Amino acid sequence: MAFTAVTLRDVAKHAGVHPGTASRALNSRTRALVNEATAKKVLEAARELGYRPNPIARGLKTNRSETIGVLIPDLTNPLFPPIVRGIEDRLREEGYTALLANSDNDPTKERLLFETMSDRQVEGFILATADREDPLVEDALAARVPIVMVNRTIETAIAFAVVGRDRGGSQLAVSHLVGLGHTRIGHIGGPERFSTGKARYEGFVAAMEGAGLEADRRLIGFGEAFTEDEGARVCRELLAADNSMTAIVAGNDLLALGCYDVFAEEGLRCPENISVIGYNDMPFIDKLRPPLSTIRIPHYEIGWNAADLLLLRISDPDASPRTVFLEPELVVRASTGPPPQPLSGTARSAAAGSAT
Amino acid sequence: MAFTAVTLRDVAKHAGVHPGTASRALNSRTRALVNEATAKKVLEAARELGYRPNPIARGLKTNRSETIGVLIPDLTNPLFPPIVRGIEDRLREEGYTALLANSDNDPTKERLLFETMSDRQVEGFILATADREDPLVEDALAARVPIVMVNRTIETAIAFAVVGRDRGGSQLAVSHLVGLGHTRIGHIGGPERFSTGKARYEGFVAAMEGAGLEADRRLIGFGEAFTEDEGARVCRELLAADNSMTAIVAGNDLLALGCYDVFAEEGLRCPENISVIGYNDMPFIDKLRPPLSTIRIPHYEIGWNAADLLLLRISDPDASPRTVFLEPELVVRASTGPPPQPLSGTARSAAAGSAT
DNA sequence: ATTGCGACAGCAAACGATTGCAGTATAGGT
DNA sequence: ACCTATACTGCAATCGTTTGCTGTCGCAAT
Repeated sequence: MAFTAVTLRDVAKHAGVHPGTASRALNSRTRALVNEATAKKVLEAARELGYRPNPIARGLKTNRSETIGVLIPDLTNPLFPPIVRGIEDRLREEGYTALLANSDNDPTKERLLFETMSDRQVEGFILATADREDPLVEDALAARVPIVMVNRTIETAIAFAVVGRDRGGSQLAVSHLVGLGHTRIGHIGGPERFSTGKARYEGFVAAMEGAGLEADRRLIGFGEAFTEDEGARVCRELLAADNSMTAIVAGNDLLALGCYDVFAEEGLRCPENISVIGYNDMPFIDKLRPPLSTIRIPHYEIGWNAADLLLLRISDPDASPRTVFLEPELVVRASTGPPPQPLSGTARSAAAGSAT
Repeated sequence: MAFTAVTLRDVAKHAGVHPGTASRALNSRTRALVNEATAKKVLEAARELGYRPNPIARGLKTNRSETIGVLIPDLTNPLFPPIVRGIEDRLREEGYTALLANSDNDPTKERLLFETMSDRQVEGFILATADREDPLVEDALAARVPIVMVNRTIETAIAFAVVGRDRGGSQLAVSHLVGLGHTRIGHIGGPERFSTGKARYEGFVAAMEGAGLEADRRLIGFGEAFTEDEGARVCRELLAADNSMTAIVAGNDLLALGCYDVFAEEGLRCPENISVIGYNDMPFIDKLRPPLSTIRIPHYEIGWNAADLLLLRISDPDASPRTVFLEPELVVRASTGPPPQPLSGTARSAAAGSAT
């Protein structure tokens, strides 16, 4: 196992040429500058000695590191692994590797990580951490550091980003519910400071209006985070505010999961008494009781495309910023069904009655 | 935002000293070599200019990169994110960062990644990819490259590793089932080429014998991978081989999930007709239908300790290899219950009968 | 025969730090 | 007053590559 200790000098010596020449021969971009025969000789020597260039040394001279920084809120959130996987796969195709770190949505930590990575000469960043207004992103943009955002994006500037078409996704969810016969539909939105939270909310409102339905403010709430707990909290509020609601579109799957908990508390059966649809289609969400209807986002592709875009941006500093939208897809499972018939006493009203 | 371009020379000049002196002043290990007053001056200058050392340049000279390589089979497997998180958290405490890559359990790819990372001067590796006999690990050991294994370990050498106490975990599972009254207990093991697969299997056999029960070979099968599909396949085999089985201990949660699918096919109710217990307690497994009983491994801690150990190994090349075992914990949920009463016709035998 | 040019290849200076060695100045001992 | 030990600090090499510049050689054109 060649844990390389063979340097460029070694192969140069072995090939009987100057290290500079060897360098040029080895680098495809400069190979033309050296005689074909000598180039062959060098390549041969390199192969023979098992030469592998030292990227650190190269980086020192060239300011390139062939690594890029990936900042995500929390790897432990099932949303991110596929994205990271996509990033990594695309990156490796070009010989790049990823430096990964978790920010826990803490701006201070985020900035620190960003700087640490900058120090390490990463050539660019993929950020899954952007707020709609995000000073870090703006600073990076101003400094012309290559970045592309994934999943979320900013609104205060135009930049590279790869995101799902969130408004469209909400519309999918609403149409599905409307098609089932629901009219009193609530929304549990994610934090409005994230583009995902806001866009899905806006999509919800637009779709409701498009369907000639009222987007009742009392039936709309926002979680302070994309968590199960927040989903439960808001769900309770919505239920308390108006008992005519028969369906909920949640800003993401975790929020929807919180609804499940509340339904259980309240003795509500899903989907018989109330429907809920999530967003993301995270792994294993199909195994739940009941399997969650949701909007699928192509996470792996998001990651892959983000890396692709970043690579482009790195090789062409003048590439014009673009945000690519990936299409969401409706996944119907068992958490959504027709609304309860109001005529006969439903379990819902029975449950409400028994609570009185 | 200081995207550092200020070098050691700059701060030296600003402080009116030689770069060498500045270097010594800045480095806590060598600070004693320089006059306290000048040191202060240098520190001051550095702070003022916002100096941040260039780790690449440093690394070139010192052969240290403050980064370590993390090789996992597939980040998308929910087992790994918490481990990686633990690794990263511990690493960052010491200013290290992690280079992450997925091997997909492909030895060729694994080796390639290993070499790429070596080239990048990583100071050590954390491997979640070890087979019980693993040439890559052996080579690395022979070359005295610092490595520590997580989750799985090798058997052909003694090395640093952090794993769950797998045999003990299986015993927990078996005791639980025996306590419930089961006697005909089957086992769906993971691949025997992984230490986890083997140890859990051995723990199963030992526990059965310890309980005075027969570990019937017909009730034992092995998946070729830790996947739901393999779980289903083996589950079908076991069911076909002997219809007296009332409980299954699965080598991991995914394998157990496969059982769920087969139960559904066969019209078996869990836990009324048959119990199953998983291993790992992966995220969201508690949301399943029914919530899966399982053995919890402290994944985050495994990662954290692995990083800790690696850091130790790096700072002290003569540290003696050790494998630290973390204790598993029984998590009882709803997939395990008492065995069906053989007296009255159970759904199980009814189902079997109707199939005849 | 001289000049000019093209094609290589070598030289050496970077890149930004670290570090062994040597030099200088001060203090302290006799 | 001289010598030596001590305490710094500066010098310069070095880590492994890359790359602008210079030099050499052969060949063709005049």
